[in-house]
Formats: sequence, structure tokens, C-alpha cells
Amino acid sequence: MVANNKDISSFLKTHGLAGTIIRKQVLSHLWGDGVALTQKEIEEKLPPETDRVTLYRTLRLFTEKGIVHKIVLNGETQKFKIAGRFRKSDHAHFYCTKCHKLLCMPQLDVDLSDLPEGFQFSSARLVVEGICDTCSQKNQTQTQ
Amino acid sequence: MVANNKDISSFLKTHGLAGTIIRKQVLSHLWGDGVALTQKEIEEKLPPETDRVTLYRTLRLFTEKGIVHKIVLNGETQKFKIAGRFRKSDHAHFYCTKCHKLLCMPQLDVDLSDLPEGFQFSSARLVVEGICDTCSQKNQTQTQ
DNA sequence: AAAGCACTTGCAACACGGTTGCATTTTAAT
DNA sequence: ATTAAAATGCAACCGTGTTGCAAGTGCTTT
Ligand SMILES: [Mn+2]
Ligand SMILES: [Mn+2]
Ligand SMILES: [Zn+2]
Ligand SMILES: [Zn+2]
Repeated sequence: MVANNKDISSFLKTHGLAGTIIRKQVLSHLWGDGVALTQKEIEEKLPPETDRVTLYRTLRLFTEKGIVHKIVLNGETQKFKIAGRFRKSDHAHFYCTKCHKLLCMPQLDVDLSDLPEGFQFSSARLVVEGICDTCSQKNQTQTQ
Repeated sequence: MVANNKDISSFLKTHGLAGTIIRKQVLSHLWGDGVALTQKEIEEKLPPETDRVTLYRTLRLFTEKGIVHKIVLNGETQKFKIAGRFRKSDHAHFYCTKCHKLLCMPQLDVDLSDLPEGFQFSSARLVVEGICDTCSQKNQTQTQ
């Protein structure tokens, strides 16, 4: 629970959604910059009596409304993340393998100069893995 | 059935695998440059009485042995493709949305010049979508 | 504050692909 | 042809996605 209830309630109202218990709970866990969670990870943070269908429907609703983005990490795992200022999730992301934050990086793209003659570029889903600035910093401080 | 049985049988022998019916059938459908198929697509090309578990185990075996690569297209669909000269599938691929061929493009990569200060790059699974050279050619000829 | 209605939830149930154990069949080596 | 090892077919189980519907809740209006 990172954000206070007032924030989350008004957030839901802004997006024309009823402020139900589970919706507030889910949002509270996704609140914060770079926070991205698996459906299972969210499920584990919720009270154990939570119905899995309701969680499923909640995440589907959020995704449809564009409130959260569903981002594929590596084919197996997909993470949910509050959309923030971006309408669509069609931009690149950076996934930190240390702190597991997922950060939007719309400036990143594929180097098309190496695309062979005759090939036409259309799109590329892009998730870059590595270590974020904060974690690099920490690591440097420790090893010094 | 693109390749002849001799080729496929020796291919299996080379990789230390028994030349069973279903293995030959699966390989024959994956034979050819750029051919990449979904498990379901393969299943539909096989005789209808084929057991789905056996197909599953066949593809898992091929993947484990490195004979075929399992490549995630867009989070939902993953395609199987004969590995060819590459040991691992950790290089970029180009997916043609017209002819649905999947081509290895190890020369493609992410433009890292835009990676912000302090971020360390580690890896990026990369599938570029677009139109391949052959399909571009055809399209040009038609519209002329 | 209470009522009414639309929306949401909880539950049971089904779909479907992955996965396993095991008895039977097939392959490859002798 | 014999034989041992490997592969297959089948039944069955699991987890996740998905739906229908009855019961419950949130929100607006009075
Ligand atoms: Mn984003
Ligand atoms: Mn490849
Ligand atoms: Zn980090
Ligand atoms: Zn093409």
C-alpha cells in the first residue's frame, strides 16, 4: 500500500470506474514509478480469500480502459504496470534484473541502419534488460 | 513435405535422435528457409490421429537439443523454426507479415546511444516486424 | 438516511494447453 | 531375429483463462 486511499479513489472516479475494494487494493500495489507485477505476484499480495476470477476481470478492465499496460517480458512472463502518461504501451521498456522495475523508455529503438536492402520496417516490440541507474549506483558504492 | 526422407533421416541421426515417424513428419513441415510454425499450425498439418502429447514432446525435445528454436512473436504466439547455423536463438529475427516467414537477422540490434546515463545494457529479445525483400518486390511489380 | 438500479462480485463450471505416469509399441544395435 | 532402450498412446491431472448467473455492493437520487 504505497498511495493513500483518497488518491486511488479519485483516480478510479476520474476514469469512470466504481471504487470497489479489490480495485483499490490492486491499484495500491501497482502504485509507484517503475512498479510492474505479474498477475500471480498481485494475487499473492492480496488477501488470500480474494477470488481469482475477480482479479482477472479487474486486470482485464484496467487494461481495456488503458489504465494499466500489459507488457510481455520474455514470452513467459507478462507484467502489469500503471500506464502513466503514455496512452499505448507500444514504446520500449527497460527491465532492471536487480530491482525488477520496469521503466518506459520511448527514446529507445532498433538500429535500422543494418536492415538489409528491400526489407521494410513496420514495428518492433522492445524490452531491454539490464541494470537501472539506481541499482548501478548502489553496486558501485558497495564495491568501493 | 519439402525435403526428402533421406535428408531428414540423416539429419535426425546426426543429432543422435531416433528416426521415428512423427519426428520426420514434423521436421518435413519445418524444412525450408524462413519457415516458422505455431504448434497448432504443425498439428493441423499432421495426420488427424496424431497424439497431441507426442507432438508436444517432440517439439520439446527438438528445442532442448537446439534443433529448433522457439521464438516469441508478440507475447501471444510463439513459433518453431529450424535452428540452422545458429546455436542459440538469442539474436534478432525479422517477421514478414505478408508471407509469415521468420528470418534470422543477427546483425540487427537496439540503438544504445539513447540509453540514459547510469543504465547498463544486458540483453534484448528482438523481433522486428515488416515486409521482407521478396514480398516488397512482388508488391512493387503488381502496382506498376 | 433510505431506496433503487446498475454494476460488481463470488461461485460453479467449462475450455484448453501443458504435463506426467505407465503400459505398450517401435527403433536401433547385436 | 533377438533384445534392450527409447518412443508412443492413453488416461488423467493441473493451472489459467473464460463464461453465466445469482447474490451483493457502490453510487445516485430522493
Ligand atoms: Mn510504458
Ligand atoms: Mn534464428
Ligand atoms: Zn534496478
Ligand atoms: Zn515476406
